[in-house]
Amino acid sequence: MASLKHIAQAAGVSVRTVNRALKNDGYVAESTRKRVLRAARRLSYRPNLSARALKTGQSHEIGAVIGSASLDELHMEKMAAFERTLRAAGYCVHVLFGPSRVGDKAEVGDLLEALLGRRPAAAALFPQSGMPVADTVRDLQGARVPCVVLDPWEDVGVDSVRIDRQQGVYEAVKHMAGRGRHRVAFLGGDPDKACARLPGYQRAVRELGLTPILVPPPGEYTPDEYAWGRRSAEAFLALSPRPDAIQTFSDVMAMGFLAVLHERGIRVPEEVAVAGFDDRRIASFCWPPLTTVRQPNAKVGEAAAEILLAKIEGRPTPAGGWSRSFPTRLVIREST
Amino acid sequence: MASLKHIAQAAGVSVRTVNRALKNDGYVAESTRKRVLRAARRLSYRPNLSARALKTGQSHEIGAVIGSASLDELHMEKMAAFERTLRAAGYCVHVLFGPSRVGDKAEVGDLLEALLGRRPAAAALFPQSGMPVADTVRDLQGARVPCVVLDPWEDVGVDSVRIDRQQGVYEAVKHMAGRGRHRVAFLGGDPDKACARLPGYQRAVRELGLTPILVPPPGEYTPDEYAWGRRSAEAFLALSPRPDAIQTFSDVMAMGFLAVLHERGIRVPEEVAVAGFDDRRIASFCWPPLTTVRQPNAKVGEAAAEILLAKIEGRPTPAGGWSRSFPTRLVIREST
DNA sequence: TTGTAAGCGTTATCAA
DNA sequence: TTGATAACGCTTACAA
Repeated sequence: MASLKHIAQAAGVSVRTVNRALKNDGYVAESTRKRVLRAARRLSYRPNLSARALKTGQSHEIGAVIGSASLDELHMEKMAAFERTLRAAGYCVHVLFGPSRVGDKAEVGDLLEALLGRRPAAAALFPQSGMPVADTVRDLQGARVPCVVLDPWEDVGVDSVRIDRQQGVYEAVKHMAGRGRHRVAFLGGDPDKACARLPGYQRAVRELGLTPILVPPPGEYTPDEYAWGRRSAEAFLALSPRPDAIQTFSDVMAMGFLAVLHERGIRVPEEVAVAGFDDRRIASFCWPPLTTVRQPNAKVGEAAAEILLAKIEGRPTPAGGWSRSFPTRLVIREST
Repeated sequence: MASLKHIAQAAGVSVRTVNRALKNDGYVAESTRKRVLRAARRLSYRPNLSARALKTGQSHEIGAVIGSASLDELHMEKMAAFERTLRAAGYCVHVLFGPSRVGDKAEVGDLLEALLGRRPAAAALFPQSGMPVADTVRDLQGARVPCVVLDPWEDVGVDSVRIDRQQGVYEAVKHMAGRGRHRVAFLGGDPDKACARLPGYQRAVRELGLTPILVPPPGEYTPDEYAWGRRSAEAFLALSPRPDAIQTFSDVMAMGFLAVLHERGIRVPEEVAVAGFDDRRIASFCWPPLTTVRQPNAKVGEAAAEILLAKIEGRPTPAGGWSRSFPTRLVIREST
């Protein structure tokens, strides 16, 4: 492993000069610079980032904690954009997968210890249900690690990048009404996350002069979205008169809903139009291909990265804080 | 940020003694040890890993390169198991997402540079179609970075963890035959990856005394598996007599296949049984829920991590090399 | 335009 | 049982 010292010897100059030549700062004679660069290339020099981090106190490492229930394409697209943006800025992203069992306090502690032990320049949280986001954020801030949360559903009192789901639901409902549906139901899900979607439905229904039809299946909400979608379908089919369209909380829930309709021989979209939310891959692969609302994943990932870079560089906080929100996009397929 | 020096001052001992107490090596008086540990806790000491890496030459960082086309639950389950195993062993995983455009040479170069710049203790490759795995492996080995490839479909001449797909296909075909299907077809995909599945089909068909029916849709293979599944369905339906079952190359391909069957009103599994491969989430969410072959994702991730740990520690290479292969598991649902 | 040298926090050798 | 000290590779204040 070639170090500055080796290059200095090879080029017959001092370490300081090598440093200047490589960093291209200060005065270096053009001839010296050439010589140094040649030596560096010949010895295939690569700076030792541990040494640099030690000296400068900047690890150029960024921790990313991701819930184990979030190993899907939505989060990964965010993560990929996040990582690429930071890599381009000279940072490296250290990923930590959250505890396999939700709410495992000990494992969360270990994870945090592993993260903080690396003295990350910043950290990002990709939350999941049951992840103690607020606690984690507090610990990070206690260690003076700037952080950001991607798409949280509760207010965690920290900078975050959000997705405007209400608008997406609003557009989807309007779209179905525009195709002649007059009884558009809404299938809700996790009550903790309801505020992100329900108001969009309500606004659309109000503007359209329709009657709101909420489909809460009997019983408490359970986190298995597919099963919930199935149970909701039973409740939906029991309604009289039967609605002719439904906006679901998520694509997965729509899958459970669709399954029951298929089993009963109810045609989609002829008898019931179904719209999902998320635009997961299943949405294009299921039958019929699902009209749904696409999340701006890459933008969210990039924005999170940029917020962290700004905080690391100590740029002044903008008036409204760093948080941003991005719009969704309606993707029309064959289920409506 | 407390350092050894701070603790030494607080405890009234030398840096070396603090080091001994914390590492619990060599002779330290019990009373001194207690005092040091107390001081460390009080100052909330955390070792500076950059300094340690600089001194020991061991970064305890592991690079993981993942293709951008692989941002799905299959790869992420592998990645999560990989990361957890390594974290437990004191390593941290640095993830790099491959170029968004396949075959972007410049971007691959940058990526490799970013990776090698961190002097990783080892590296893992999660390949995708079009990723220059062999080249990358060569570069890594040139930099003396031990590496492993997860589930490659070509022989990359380096240690890898593989999945025994043939056995999975074999079992699925036998399962369909066991349910009274006598004309079981096989829907192939990417010819580069065919060898991992086709022989399993051929073996099952031979043992069962059935006639092999290969369904190659007309034209060259194109990487859009869903579209390929659709085109294959057209070819399948043109066969006379029509087969009563099909084993597909992948779940996604099965989705395309199913879509066409649904459009034609052909009942699954009554008229045609369909089996997939991968056990993606779509397999349980589609209609009807898909019989498929589950990959041992977590095991593959763990095994890859353990191979790297063994190589890092310089353990002697076993007789047959480090590579391992894991069996799949047939998951029976309603499509067969 | 170039060089000397201190110091980041850790590890580990050697001496006390 | 403990301590003084050098060294890892880099950055940078200061000197030449």
